[in-house]
Amino acid sequence: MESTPLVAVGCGRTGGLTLTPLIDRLRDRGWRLTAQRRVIAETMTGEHVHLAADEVFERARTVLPEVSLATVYNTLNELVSLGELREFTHEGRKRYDPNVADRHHHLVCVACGRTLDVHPDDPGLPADQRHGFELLDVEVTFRGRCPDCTAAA
Amino acid sequence: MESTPLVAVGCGRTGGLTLTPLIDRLRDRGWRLTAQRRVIAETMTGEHVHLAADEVFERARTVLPEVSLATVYNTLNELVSLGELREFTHEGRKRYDPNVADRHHHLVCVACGRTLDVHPDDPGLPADQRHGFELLDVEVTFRGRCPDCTAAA
DNA sequence: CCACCACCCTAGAACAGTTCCAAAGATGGA
DNA sequence: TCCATCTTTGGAACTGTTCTAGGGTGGTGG
Repeated sequence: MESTPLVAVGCGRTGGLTLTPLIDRLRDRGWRLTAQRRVIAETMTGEHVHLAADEVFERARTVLPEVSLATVYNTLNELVSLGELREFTHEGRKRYDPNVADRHHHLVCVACGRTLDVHPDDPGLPADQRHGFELLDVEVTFRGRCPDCTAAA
Repeated sequence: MESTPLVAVGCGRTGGLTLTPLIDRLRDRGWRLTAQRRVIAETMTGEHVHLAADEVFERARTVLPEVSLATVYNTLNELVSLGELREFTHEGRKRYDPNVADRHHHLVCVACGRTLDVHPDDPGLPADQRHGFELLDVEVTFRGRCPDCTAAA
Protein backbone atom coordinates (compact mmCIF):
# COMPACT_ATOMS: atom_id res chain seq x y z
CA MET A 1 0.00 0.00 0.00
CA GLU A 2 3.01 2.34 0.15
CA SER A 3 6.69 3.04 -0.36
CA THR A 4 8.27 1.23 -3.32
CA PRO A 5 9.03 3.94 -5.85
CA LEU A 6 6.82 3.78 -8.88
CA VAL A 7 9.43 2.79 -11.39
CA ALA A 8 7.84 2.74 -14.79
CA VAL A 9 8.88 -0.68 -16.00
CA GLY A 10 7.05 -0.65 -19.30
CA CYS A 11 8.40 1.62 -21.98
CA GLY A 12 5.65 3.17 -23.98
CA ARG A 13 3.25 1.25 -26.17
CA THR A 14 4.13 -2.34 -25.44
CA GLY A 15 1.22 -4.07 -27.11
CA GLY A 16 -1.08 -6.47 -25.28
CA LEU A 17 1.06 -9.58 -25.65
CA THR A 18 2.60 -9.78 -22.18
CA LEU A 19 0.20 -11.07 -19.57
CA THR A 20 2.16 -11.19 -16.36
CA PRO A 21 4.51 -8.27 -15.69
CA LEU A 22 1.87 -6.44 -13.66
CA ILE A 23 1.31 -9.55 -11.56
CA ASP A 24 5.06 -10.01 -11.17
CA ARG A 25 5.57 -6.42 -10.10
CA LEU A 26 2.83 -6.71 -7.54
CA ARG A 27 4.23 -9.91 -6.09
CA ASP A 28 7.71 -8.38 -5.92
CA ARG A 29 6.26 -5.54 -3.90
CA GLY A 30 4.92 -7.99 -1.34
CA TRP A 31 1.32 -7.70 -2.43
CA ARG A 32 -0.57 -10.74 -1.24
CA LEU A 33 -1.69 -12.34 -4.46
CA THR A 34 -5.08 -13.96 -4.01
CA ALA A 35 -7.23 -15.51 -6.70
CA GLN A 36 -9.54 -12.50 -6.73
CA ARG A 37 -6.74 -9.99 -7.07
CA ARG A 38 -5.07 -11.99 -9.80
CA VAL A 39 -8.26 -12.21 -11.84
CA ILE A 40 -8.92 -8.50 -11.42
CA ALA A 41 -5.36 -7.59 -12.34
CA GLU A 42 -5.53 -9.81 -15.41
CA THR A 43 -8.77 -8.17 -16.46
CA MET A 44 -6.94 -4.85 -16.40
CA THR A 45 -4.20 -6.02 -18.73
CA GLY A 46 -3.92 -4.87 -22.33
CA GLU A 47 -3.96 -1.86 -24.56
CA HIS A 48 -6.85 0.59 -24.81
CA VAL A 49 -8.35 -0.90 -21.65
CA HIS A 50 -10.50 1.67 -19.86
CA LEU A 51 -13.00 -0.32 -17.85
CA ALA A 52 -15.36 0.92 -15.20
CA ALA A 53 -15.70 -0.99 -11.95
CA ASP A 54 -18.88 -2.82 -12.89
CA GLU A 55 -17.34 -3.93 -16.18
CA VAL A 56 -14.31 -5.28 -14.35
CA PHE A 57 -16.72 -7.03 -12.01
CA GLU A 58 -18.64 -8.67 -14.87
CA ARG A 59 -15.50 -9.88 -16.60
CA ALA A 60 -13.88 -11.10 -13.41
CA ARG A 61 -17.05 -12.97 -12.55
CA THR A 62 -16.94 -15.04 -15.71
CA VAL A 63 -13.60 -16.40 -14.50
CA LEU A 64 -14.22 -16.45 -10.76
CA PRO A 65 -17.98 -16.39 -10.11
CA GLU A 66 -17.74 -15.84 -6.37
CA VAL A 67 -15.80 -12.58 -6.56
CA SER A 68 -17.65 -9.66 -4.99
CA LEU A 69 -18.14 -6.12 -6.22
CA ALA A 70 -16.65 -4.73 -3.01
CA THR A 71 -13.43 -6.60 -3.72
CA VAL A 72 -13.33 -5.18 -7.21
CA TYR A 73 -13.61 -1.67 -5.79
CA ASN A 74 -11.07 -2.36 -3.07
CA THR A 75 -8.59 -3.85 -5.49
CA LEU A 76 -8.95 -1.15 -8.11
CA ASN A 77 -8.45 1.56 -5.50
CA GLU A 78 -5.41 -0.23 -4.20
CA LEU A 79 -3.90 -0.58 -7.64
CA VAL A 80 -4.44 3.13 -8.15
CA SER A 81 -2.61 4.03 -4.96
CA LEU A 82 0.15 1.62 -5.91
CA GLY A 83 0.47 3.61 -9.12
CA GLU A 84 -0.33 0.60 -11.28
CA LEU A 85 -3.57 2.01 -12.61
CA ARG A 86 -4.60 5.49 -13.55
CA GLU A 87 -8.11 6.60 -12.70
CA PHE A 88 -10.22 9.05 -14.63
CA THR A 89 -13.87 9.92 -14.81
CA HIS A 90 -16.09 9.68 -17.84
CA GLU A 91 -19.79 10.53 -17.62
CA GLY A 92 -19.92 10.34 -13.88
CA ARG A 93 -18.22 7.04 -13.36
CA LYS A 94 -14.65 6.17 -12.70
CA ARG A 95 -12.65 4.27 -15.26
CA TYR A 96 -9.30 2.62 -14.87
CA ASP A 97 -6.41 2.66 -17.31
CA PRO A 98 -3.50 0.20 -16.92
CA ASN A 99 -1.28 2.26 -19.19
CA VAL A 100 0.60 4.36 -16.62
CA ALA A 101 4.03 3.99 -18.24
CA ASP A 102 3.68 6.52 -21.02
CA ARG A 103 2.00 9.90 -20.89
CA HIS A 104 -1.02 9.79 -23.09
CA HIS A 105 -4.44 11.27 -23.58
CA HIS A 106 -7.84 9.82 -24.28
CA LEU A 107 -10.01 9.84 -27.35
CA VAL A 108 -13.59 9.14 -26.33
CA CYS A 109 -16.62 8.51 -28.52
CA VAL A 110 -19.50 10.64 -27.27
CA ALA A 111 -21.98 8.12 -28.62
CA CYS A 112 -20.72 4.70 -27.50
CA GLY A 113 -18.09 5.66 -24.93
CA ARG A 114 -15.35 3.76 -26.73
CA THR A 115 -12.03 5.10 -25.46
CA LEU A 116 -8.65 4.93 -27.15
CA ASP A 117 -5.21 6.04 -26.07
CA VAL A 118 -3.60 8.74 -28.17
CA HIS A 119 -0.21 10.42 -28.03
CA PRO A 120 -0.46 13.89 -29.49
CA ASP A 121 2.48 16.29 -29.50
CA ASP A 122 0.14 19.24 -29.28
CA PRO A 123 -3.47 19.54 -28.21
CA GLY A 124 -4.68 19.63 -31.79
CA LEU A 125 -4.50 15.84 -32.22
CA PRO A 126 -2.91 15.11 -35.60
CA ALA A 127 -4.95 13.25 -38.20
CA ASP A 128 -2.91 10.07 -37.93
CA GLN A 129 -3.99 9.67 -34.33
CA ARG A 130 -7.68 10.33 -34.73
CA HIS A 131 -8.56 6.69 -35.37
CA GLY A 132 -11.21 7.90 -37.79
CA PHE A 133 -13.02 9.90 -35.12
CA GLU A 134 -14.90 13.04 -35.94
CA LEU A 135 -13.51 15.41 -33.30
CA LEU A 136 -16.07 17.42 -31.36
CA ASP A 137 -14.42 18.62 -28.21
CA VAL A 138 -11.26 18.66 -26.17
CA GLU A 139 -11.27 18.86 -22.41
CA VAL A 140 -8.04 19.70 -20.66
CA THR A 141 -7.69 19.74 -16.90
CA PHE A 142 -4.51 20.77 -15.19
CA ARG A 143 -4.20 19.62 -11.62
CA GLY A 144 -1.93 21.05 -9.02
CA ARG A 145 -1.75 22.67 -5.63
CA CYS A 146 -2.84 26.26 -5.24
CA PRO A 147 -0.73 28.81 -3.34
CA ASP A 148 -3.02 28.77 -0.29
CA CYS A 149 -2.87 25.01 0.04
CA THR A 150 0.89 25.01 -0.47
CA ALA A 151 1.25 27.58 2.30
CA ALA A 152 -1.04 25.63 4.62
CA ALA A 153 0.96 22.41 4.17
CA MET B 1 -34.98 24.20 -25.33
CA GLU B 2 -33.82 24.09 -28.95
CA SER B 3 -32.98 25.77 -32.26
CA THR B 4 -31.61 29.32 -31.85
CA PRO B 5 -27.99 29.09 -32.95
CA LEU B 6 -25.56 29.48 -30.10
CA VAL B 7 -24.12 32.81 -31.05
CA ALA B 8 -21.26 33.54 -28.74
CA VAL B 9 -22.17 37.03 -27.64
CA GLY B 10 -19.37 37.54 -25.18
CA CYS B 11 -15.90 37.94 -26.63
CA GLY B 12 -13.29 36.29 -24.47
CA ARG B 13 -12.47 37.34 -20.95
CA THR B 14 -15.09 39.94 -20.23
CA GLY B 15 -14.59 40.39 -16.51
CA GLY B 16 -17.40 39.95 -14.03
CA LEU B 17 -18.85 43.44 -14.29
CA THR B 18 -21.85 42.77 -16.51
CA LEU B 19 -24.70 41.15 -14.67
CA THR B 20 -27.46 40.73 -17.19
CA PRO B 21 -26.41 39.66 -20.69
CA LEU B 22 -27.09 36.00 -19.89
CA ILE B 23 -30.54 36.90 -18.62
CA ASP B 24 -31.15 39.07 -21.67
CA ARG B 25 -30.08 36.36 -24.05
CA LEU B 26 -32.37 33.89 -22.38
CA ARG B 27 -35.35 36.22 -22.50
CA ASP B 28 -34.68 36.95 -26.17
CA ARG B 29 -34.81 33.24 -26.85
CA GLY B 30 -38.26 33.02 -25.33
CA TRP B 31 -37.12 31.34 -22.15
CA ARG B 32 -39.76 31.88 -19.49
CA LEU B 33 -37.91 33.88 -16.88
CA THR B 34 -39.19 32.93 -13.44
CA ALA B 35 -37.77 34.13 -10.14
CA GLN B 36 -36.06 30.79 -9.58
CA ARG B 37 -34.43 30.74 -12.99
CA ARG B 38 -33.27 34.31 -12.67
CA VAL B 39 -31.66 33.68 -9.29
CA ILE B 40 -29.96 30.55 -10.56
CA ALA B 41 -28.72 32.28 -13.70
CA GLU B 42 -27.39 35.17 -11.64
CA THR B 43 -25.59 32.75 -9.37
CA MET B 44 -23.82 31.40 -12.43
CA THR B 45 -22.56 34.81 -13.55
CA GLY B 46 -18.94 35.84 -13.23
CA GLU B 47 -15.42 34.77 -13.94
CA HIS B 48 -13.81 31.61 -12.56
CA VAL B 49 -17.24 30.35 -11.55
CA HIS B 50 -17.29 26.54 -11.44
CA LEU B 51 -20.03 25.63 -9.01
CA ALA B 52 -21.53 22.24 -8.35
CA ALA B 53 -25.30 21.87 -8.15
CA ASP B 54 -25.47 21.87 -4.36
CA GLU B 55 -23.36 25.01 -4.20
CA VAL B 56 -25.67 26.75 -6.64
CA PHE B 57 -28.55 25.56 -4.50
CA GLU B 58 -27.05 27.01 -1.31
CA ARG B 59 -26.31 30.36 -2.89
CA ALA B 60 -29.65 30.61 -4.62
CA ARG B 61 -31.36 29.76 -1.34
CA THR B 62 -29.85 32.77 0.43
CA VAL B 63 -31.67 34.96 -2.11
CA LEU B 64 -34.81 32.91 -2.65
CA PRO B 65 -35.27 30.52 0.28
CA GLU B 66 -38.12 28.52 -1.25
CA VAL B 67 -36.17 27.38 -4.31
CA SER B 68 -35.85 23.61 -4.56
CA LEU B 69 -32.88 21.44 -5.40
CA ALA B 70 -34.84 19.79 -8.21
CA THR B 71 -35.31 23.16 -9.86
CA VAL B 72 -31.61 23.87 -9.59
CA TYR B 73 -30.85 20.61 -11.38
CA ASN B 74 -33.56 21.21 -13.98
CA THR B 75 -32.38 24.72 -14.68
CA LEU B 76 -28.70 23.87 -14.84
CA ASN B 77 -29.39 21.02 -17.27
CA GLU B 78 -31.48 23.30 -19.38
CA LEU B 79 -28.83 26.00 -19.49
CA VAL B 80 -26.36 23.35 -20.59
CA SER B 81 -28.58 22.21 -23.46
CA LEU B 82 -29.13 25.85 -24.39
CA GLY B 83 -25.37 26.15 -24.65
CA GLU B 84 -25.20 28.82 -21.95
CA LEU B 85 -23.27 26.68 -19.50
CA ARG B 86 -20.54 24.13 -19.99
CA GLU B 87 -20.61 21.06 -17.80
CA PHE B 88 -17.60 19.12 -16.59
CA THR B 89 -16.94 16.60 -13.88
CA HIS B 90 -14.49 16.96 -11.03
CA GLU B 91 -14.18 14.27 -8.39
CA GLY B 92 -17.42 12.58 -9.21
CA ARG B 93 -19.68 15.59 -9.31
CA LYS B 94 -20.75 17.81 -12.10
CA ARG B 95 -19.68 21.42 -12.16
CA TYR B 96 -20.96 24.21 -14.34
CA ASP B 97 -18.95 26.89 -16.08
CA PRO B 98 -20.64 30.00 -17.50
CA ASN B 99 -17.64 30.82 -19.65
CA VAL B 100 -18.64 29.22 -22.94
CA ALA B 101 -17.56 32.08 -25.18
CA ASP B 102 -13.83 31.46 -25.25
CA ARG B 103 -12.04 28.14 -25.44
CA HIS B 104 -10.24 27.60 -22.19
CA HIS B 105 -8.97 24.95 -19.87
CA HIS B 106 -9.14 24.41 -16.15
CA LEU B 107 -6.55 24.67 -13.45
CA VAL B 108 -7.73 22.70 -10.42
CA CYS B 109 -6.23 22.51 -6.95
CA VAL B 110 -6.05 18.87 -5.91
CA ALA B 111 -6.27 19.91 -2.27
CA CYS B 112 -9.14 22.42 -2.07
CA GLY B 113 -10.78 21.99 -5.46
CA ARG B 114 -10.38 25.66 -6.35
CA THR B 115 -10.72 25.95 -10.11
CA LEU B 116 -9.46 28.70 -12.37
CA ASP B 117 -9.79 29.30 -16.09
CA VAL B 118 -6.56 29.31 -18.06
CA HIS B 119 -5.82 29.93 -21.73
CA PRO B 120 -2.64 28.09 -22.67
CA ASP B 121 -1.37 28.05 -26.22
CA ASP B 122 0.13 24.65 -25.70
CA PRO B 123 -0.59 21.95 -23.14
CA GLY B 124 2.47 22.89 -21.10
CA LEU B 125 0.73 25.83 -19.38
CA PRO B 126 3.13 28.79 -19.37
CA ALA B 127 4.30 30.19 -16.05
CA ASP B 128 2.27 33.40 -16.35
CA GLN B 129 -0.92 31.36 -16.33
CA ARG B 130 -0.16 29.08 -13.43
CA HIS B 131 -1.65 31.39 -10.81
CA GLY B 132 1.07 30.23 -8.44
CA PHE B 133 -0.02 26.63 -8.65
CA GLU B 134 2.43 23.79 -8.29
CA LEU B 135 1.53 21.69 -11.34
CA LEU B 136 1.05 17.99 -10.71
CA ASP B 137 -0.92 16.57 -13.57
CA VAL B 138 -2.63 17.32 -16.83
CA GLU B 139 -5.63 15.43 -18.06
CA VAL B 140 -6.67 15.81 -21.65
CA THR B 141 -9.78 14.21 -23.07
CA PHE B 142 -10.70 14.47 -26.70
CA ARG B 143 -14.32 13.77 -27.47
CA GLY B 144 -15.76 12.86 -30.82
CA ARG B 145 -17.70 10.26 -32.72
CA CYS B 146 -16.03 7.00 -33.61
CA PRO B 147 -16.24 5.51 -37.11
CA ASP B 148 -18.77 2.86 -36.10
CA CYS B 149 -21.11 5.40 -34.56
CA THR B 150 -20.74 7.71 -37.53
CA ALA B 151 -21.62 4.86 -39.86
CA ALA B 152 -24.61 3.86 -37.73
CA ALA B 153 -26.04 7.39 -37.78
C1' DC C 1 2.81 -30.08 10.30
C1' DC C 2 0.21 -26.89 13.06
C1' DA C 3 -1.40 -22.65 15.12
C1' DC C 4 -1.78 -18.09 14.89
C1' DC C 5 -2.47 -13.51 13.32
C1' DA C 6 -2.59 -10.09 10.11
C1' DC C 7 -4.60 -9.49 6.16
C1' DC C 8 -8.41 -10.38 2.85
C1' DC C 9 -13.15 -11.25 1.18
C1' DT C 10 -18.04 -10.89 1.33
C1' DA C 11 -22.93 -9.29 1.60
C1' DG C 12 -25.41 -5.86 2.63
C1' DA C 13 -26.14 -1.31 4.56
C1' DA C 14 -25.12 3.34 4.01
C1' DC C 15 -24.12 7.29 1.38
C1' DA C 16 -23.78 11.07 -2.21
C1' DG C 17 -25.13 12.94 -6.33
C1' DT C 18 -28.57 13.04 -9.72
C1' DT C 19 -32.86 12.05 -12.05
C1' DC C 20 -37.65 10.86 -12.16
C1' DC C 21 -42.46 11.51 -10.99
C1' DA C 22 -47.01 13.17 -9.93
C1' DA C 23 -49.32 16.83 -8.12
C1' DA C 24 -49.76 21.62 -7.25
C1' DG C 25 -48.82 26.23 -8.77
C1' DA C 26 -47.74 30.03 -11.93
C1' DT C 27 -47.98 32.22 -16.49
C1' DG C 28 -49.49 34.39 -20.50
C1' DG C 29 -52.52 34.33 -24.59
C1' DA C 30 -57.41 34.20 -26.27
C1' DT D 1 -61.24 35.73 -16.87
C1' DC D 2 -60.34 31.06 -18.35
C1' DC D 3 -57.56 27.60 -19.84
C1' DA D 4 -53.80 25.11 -21.82
C1' DT D 5 -49.16 24.97 -21.05
C1' DC D 6 -45.16 25.34 -18.73
C1' DT D 7 -42.67 25.39 -14.18
C1' DT D 8 -41.81 24.12 -9.52
C1' DT D 9 -41.81 21.11 -5.71
C1' DG D 10 -40.92 17.24 -2.33
C1' DG D 11 -40.05 12.91 -2.22
C1' DA D 12 -39.06 8.51 -4.18
C1' DA D 13 -35.98 6.09 -6.99
C1' DC D 14 -31.68 5.16 -9.02
C1' DT D 15 -26.62 4.77 -9.81
C1' DG D 16 -22.07 4.49 -8.51
C1' DT D 17 -19.13 4.10 -4.61
C1' DT D 18 -17.67 3.44 0.14
C1' DC D 19 -18.22 1.56 4.70
C1' DT D 20 -18.89 -2.05 8.13
C1' DA D 21 -18.90 -6.17 10.63
C1' DG D 22 -18.07 -10.76 10.57
C1' DG D 23 -16.13 -14.83 8.69
C1' DG D 24 -12.29 -16.79 5.94
C1' DT D 25 -7.37 -17.40 4.30
C1' DG D 26 -2.39 -17.41 3.42
C1' DG D 27 1.90 -17.91 5.00
C1' DT D 28 5.21 -17.56 8.80
C1' DG D 29 7.25 -19.04 13.26
C1' DG D 30 7.34 -22.67 16.04
